[in-house]
Amino acid sequence: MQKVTIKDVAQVAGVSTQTVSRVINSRPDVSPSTRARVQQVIKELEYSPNVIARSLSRGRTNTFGVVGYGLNYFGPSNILQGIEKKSNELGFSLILSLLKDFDSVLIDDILKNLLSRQVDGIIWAVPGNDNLIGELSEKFREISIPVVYLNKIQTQHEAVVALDNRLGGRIATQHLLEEGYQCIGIITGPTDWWEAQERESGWREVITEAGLDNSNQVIVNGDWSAASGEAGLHNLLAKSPDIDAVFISNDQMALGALKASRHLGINVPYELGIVGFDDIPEAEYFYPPISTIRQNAELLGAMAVDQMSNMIRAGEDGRDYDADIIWVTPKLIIRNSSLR
Amino acid sequence: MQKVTIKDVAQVAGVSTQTVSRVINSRPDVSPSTRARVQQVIKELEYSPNVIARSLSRGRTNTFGVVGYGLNYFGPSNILQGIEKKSNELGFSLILSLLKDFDSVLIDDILKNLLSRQVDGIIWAVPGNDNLIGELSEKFREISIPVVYLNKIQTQHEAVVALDNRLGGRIATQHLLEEGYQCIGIITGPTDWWEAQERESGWREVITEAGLDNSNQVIVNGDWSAASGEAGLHNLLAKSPDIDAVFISNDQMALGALKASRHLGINVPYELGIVGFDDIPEAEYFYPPISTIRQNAELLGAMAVDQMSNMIRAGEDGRDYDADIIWVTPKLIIRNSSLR
DNA sequence: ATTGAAGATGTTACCGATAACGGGAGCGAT
DNA sequence: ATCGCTCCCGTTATCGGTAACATCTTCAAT
Repeated sequence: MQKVTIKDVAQVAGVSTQTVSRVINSRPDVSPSTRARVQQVIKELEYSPNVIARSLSRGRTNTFGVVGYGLNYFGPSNILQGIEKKSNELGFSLILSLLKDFDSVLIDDILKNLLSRQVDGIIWAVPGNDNLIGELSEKFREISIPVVYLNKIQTQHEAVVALDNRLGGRIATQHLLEEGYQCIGIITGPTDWWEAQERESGWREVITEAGLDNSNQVIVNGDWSAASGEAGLHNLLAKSPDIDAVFISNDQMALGALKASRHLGINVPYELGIVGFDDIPEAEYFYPPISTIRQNAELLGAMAVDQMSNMIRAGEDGRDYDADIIWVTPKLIIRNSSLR
Repeated sequence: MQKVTIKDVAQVAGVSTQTVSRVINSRPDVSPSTRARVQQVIKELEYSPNVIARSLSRGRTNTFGVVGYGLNYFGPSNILQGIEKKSNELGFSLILSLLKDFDSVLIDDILKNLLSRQVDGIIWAVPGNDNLIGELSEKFREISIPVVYLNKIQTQHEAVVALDNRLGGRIATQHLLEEGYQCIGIITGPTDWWEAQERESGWREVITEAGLDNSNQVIVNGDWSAASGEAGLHNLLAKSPDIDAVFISNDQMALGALKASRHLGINVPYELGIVGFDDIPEAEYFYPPISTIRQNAELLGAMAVDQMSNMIRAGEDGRDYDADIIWVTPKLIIRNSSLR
């Protein structure tokens, strides 16, 4: 246990606890000599304030609750890293909870726990999912602390930080078009994921603008896994043999599709152009290296924390903060899989 | 803020706060009728205890501090998932801190923060690194709460949960031997990483037992990255052209090596056998799919929590817990890259 | 000399819970 | 009837800080 308390310091320094408290919090109204003496004692006793006690009396914990999902994926784990780094810089600690599925009972438990731990704000770093979206806003309605969401559709006037997935889908598809591919299909993510929907929308917009086929004939749904990408490409080509390019909603599925194309004896990029999404570190080493849409996941996390911090400050000052959605722009990375 | 406190409940129910406290903590000495009434009020007011206040008075926070590193890698992020899941089951929350490098000042800050937040224990989920190992035990010596380490060499009598990396290296190499490869090199991880050292030791043991060449001629050091694996294989073959198999210390580097072998026109597995380490989800989809050593990272995390929980319980009962190292066994996954 | 403001410090109450202790009611045993 | 035990519940102190207010100097301004 942590033995030395503010009382010990006060006693040794011959002052009141309040004065010690003032020194700790570097408030102005302490004489230089007293301050120095107290600081000396603090150092000698190796005193460090009990944050729990401070939280109780201040009514602020300097803690964010972070709810995450799918840390084994590249995006989410990097977002978390971004969140942690920025929070740390701003002096906040993180209480981490992970969702294993989209079970609503569990979510209630998590939120209740975070609230009873008096976190100053909640960062909802769970990918947008249709099964969640409805009840989510309901659950959060009564929560009186700031909440920032990551990569979620903005239904109310919430604070959201999101990658512009639609734009990502657009530039991926645009690129394939510019490279001269004529019939561009898509392997999507799970249809109930917002990110998958948006990426598909981007693709659809460009395809439609170009007057190409955007029917279900050229669309296949995956589940983010490489296996589904492999199966997906087989299905896609079975449905539409004249497809000469695919926009694939993430790099893992693209990897699966590469395997399928090898199996089918289809040359990438000459017979089939491929663009993935995420730019996982391995993407550069696939065979062939794949073009993809890079998302700066760390930045996403950092911006979420920034926004949270603004909301908290606003709340303290009694101002109100007009939360809104902030878009992060993805970037096209061109490698061999789309260059013929 | 959370408005309703134990006092509100007490007042509405017409009892003392102590009685409410008894109900909350389901202690026996409350009459059934009173208990029911209090519970009713709790439900009506949607009361939920302030965990911060409880922590202060109980002297226990039901919180673990977790120090992690490299979440963008497969192993660490899965370990964290295992830790979170198990902790959650046991009713503990997690305060997460991430190391960005092995800077010792930062580590001090992190530990100080965790301690001042009165965590009940610290899980050190940072890969073992020679630069750390010395001062680490020094830093932790004075810490009076339980600490469990993951994947670290056991220098004192600490509680450690570790993958048997040496065994992993052994079975990988053994497998290559059994497949008839004659000259087996290695691409190691960074030499100051414990895991890299252990994997190399396993390889060395088997190679030596078989009477094969274990000199520096067949050893190249990588840094875990695919790029270093690619460069590594080039170097290795330049040094020892007659190498016909490589044990590569992780799958990313193996991926890089696959690229190099394609570049050199070397057929894997016929001319060159490859076994990686980790079994990242993509490994199955590499070209060719690689044999690798699977580590159950989630289990590692869960076992760390288990051990932590045991230590805490022991501490409460005044017993002392003889901490020791617990080994988790890796498993060989055979795919095409090592089958000729 | 008086007033007032600023500076430096201490006192008291309180944050929301729990531990420790106290005490009344009910009841069987002596 | 008294003792002693169990059951049930309340009172008080405390956890380690901080906010709010009070007090006492000191010193410049009137």
